[in-house]
Amino acid sequence: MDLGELQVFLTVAKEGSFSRAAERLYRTQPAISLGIRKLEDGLGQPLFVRGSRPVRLTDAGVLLKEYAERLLNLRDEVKKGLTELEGLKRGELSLGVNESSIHALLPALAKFRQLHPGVQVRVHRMFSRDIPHEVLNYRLDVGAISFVPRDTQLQATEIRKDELTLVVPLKHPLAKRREVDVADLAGETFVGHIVESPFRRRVIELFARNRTSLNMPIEMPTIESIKRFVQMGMGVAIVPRMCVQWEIEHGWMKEVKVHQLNLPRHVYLVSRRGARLPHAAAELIRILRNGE
Amino acid sequence: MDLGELQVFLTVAKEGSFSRAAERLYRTQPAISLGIRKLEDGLGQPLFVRGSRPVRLTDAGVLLKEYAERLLNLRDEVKKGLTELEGLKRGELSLGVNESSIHALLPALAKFRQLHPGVQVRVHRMFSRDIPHEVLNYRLDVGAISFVPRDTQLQATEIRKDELTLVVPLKHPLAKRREVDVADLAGETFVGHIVESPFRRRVIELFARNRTSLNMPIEMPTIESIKRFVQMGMGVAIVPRMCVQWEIEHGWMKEVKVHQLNLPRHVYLVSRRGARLPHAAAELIRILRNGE
DNA sequence: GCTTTTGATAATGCTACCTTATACTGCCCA
DNA sequence: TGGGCAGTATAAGGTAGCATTATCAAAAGC
Repeated sequence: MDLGELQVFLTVAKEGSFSRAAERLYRTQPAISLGIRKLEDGLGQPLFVRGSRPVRLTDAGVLLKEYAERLLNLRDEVKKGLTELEGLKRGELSLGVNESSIHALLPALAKFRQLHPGVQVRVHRMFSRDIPHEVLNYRLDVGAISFVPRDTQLQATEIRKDELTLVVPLKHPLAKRREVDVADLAGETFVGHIVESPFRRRVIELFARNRTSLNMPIEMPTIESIKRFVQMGMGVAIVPRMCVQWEIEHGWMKEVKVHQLNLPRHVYLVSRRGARLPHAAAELIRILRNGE
Repeated sequence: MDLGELQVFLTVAKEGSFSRAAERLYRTQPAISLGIRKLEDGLGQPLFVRGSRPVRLTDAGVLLKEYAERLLNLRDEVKKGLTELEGLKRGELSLGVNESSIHALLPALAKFRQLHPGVQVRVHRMFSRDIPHEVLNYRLDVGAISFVPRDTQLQATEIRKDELTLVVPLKHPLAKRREVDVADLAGETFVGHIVESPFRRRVIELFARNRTSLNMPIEMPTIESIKRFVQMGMGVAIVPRMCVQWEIEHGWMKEVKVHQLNLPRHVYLVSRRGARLPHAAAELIRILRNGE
């Protein structure tokens, strides 16, 4: 019993005739006869009462007819579902992001939602160091991190250039300055990020190189809390610019250029190299690359 | 996409390997590769990510897997259903009976219910004259009537011998007699059956032959109502014995033998000649024939 | 009763699928 | 980093099954 035979069976049942079923299926009448015979042999029971017009279903035939319809409908549903998947009318997309890189993704995600509202999008906040692993293990489709992963099975695409920058409260003395020198920051209270990272290390190096003491009496777990602290006038901070773009544009805090501060910090999208990505993931990457 | 291919697909998905799927399906590995390839070509999308161990499903593969399971389960359900039908664990049986012949069927129906409780039995009360037609048109599986139908496409089996008999109320003067003559019935009030039938005609002839007047001032639509009238002492009646067997045995009315009354009236089961009957109908006929 | 319609059967050819044999690819390990 | 291994892809060939044409048999319609 396969779906082809069931299709023949159903057509005969609906047409009430072997010959007419043959016409509708663009085959010859003996092909239909043999097909039905094969089905009947396979099921061990006759399905049609021959010799009456129109041919009539046996009780086994009646039962099979219901199931045949369900089976063929289910087959059509699969095909429809797969076509939808291809056209991104449905599907799933799971992303892993660290705290800062989500900002680089937001415009693309907005665009994606607009283009493909049927796709279920899940953005997981996680630590940068775990993201490559999760991508490799297929728990994430793509990840956004600020370093190029070592693993050769992963590929990384730069999706945003960014850099670290200094932000100060609005009423801070430095807020009036366009540009300052590292040495000018000697007495400042810095709100730091407690997470160990190459950028943290490079900031410390920068101060050391300039023989300026770095006063960082408080370390916070999230950039969100660092920003809040700065806004509250509790100190200044060096953070990725894209994390504070919104606040700066709205005049909620002030960015001050530091002469020696040149720490680019790009965002990369990582995905499995070579592997065929889910349609939705491929589409997101396309949107990010095209910048539309 | 047919069920065989889906079976291969599901096995690969579950085993996570083409080679192992081949073993489980008792085929060679290339057969599996080609089968999957054919599926993928048919659907227009890859289903597996090769080159990773275990092989991994694409998003299309994930979608197909769910449907494949449903489809194969549905196929198994059909087979189970057909087997049950064959074993009469399920099925349907529709009977047409006239008012009197239901009595001939009751024991067999009781037996049938006992043997095959899963079968849905429907007994339709209808006029004898319509039953052959309904059987021919497949609206009934079998019918019970008291004449052999003319149509050669129908076959009839005698399932019960019966005859017409006289019943009288318990307190009726005739109730004490074992046997009476037609002439003894001259003054009696007869409760008749209003339905035109050969038996009604033959009763009238019997009285005419014996030059006895038949006094039938009331004609009822059902035998049930005739019996009730007789029990109420409103008159006597000539009815099929099997319709009053129960009442006679329980002493609710009295049967009196009439010397000249010899009107056999057998019950026949009619069904479509040659046509394969539904399993349940064939089984009922078997029970009736064997008398078990 | 004859024609027409319809399904079954037989013979034949082709296609599709399975097998064996072999090549390729990624992964592990020295 | 290159060789071995496990696993999949590819190629070639054989066979079974399915479709076709041709014909028969039976039932329905005139």
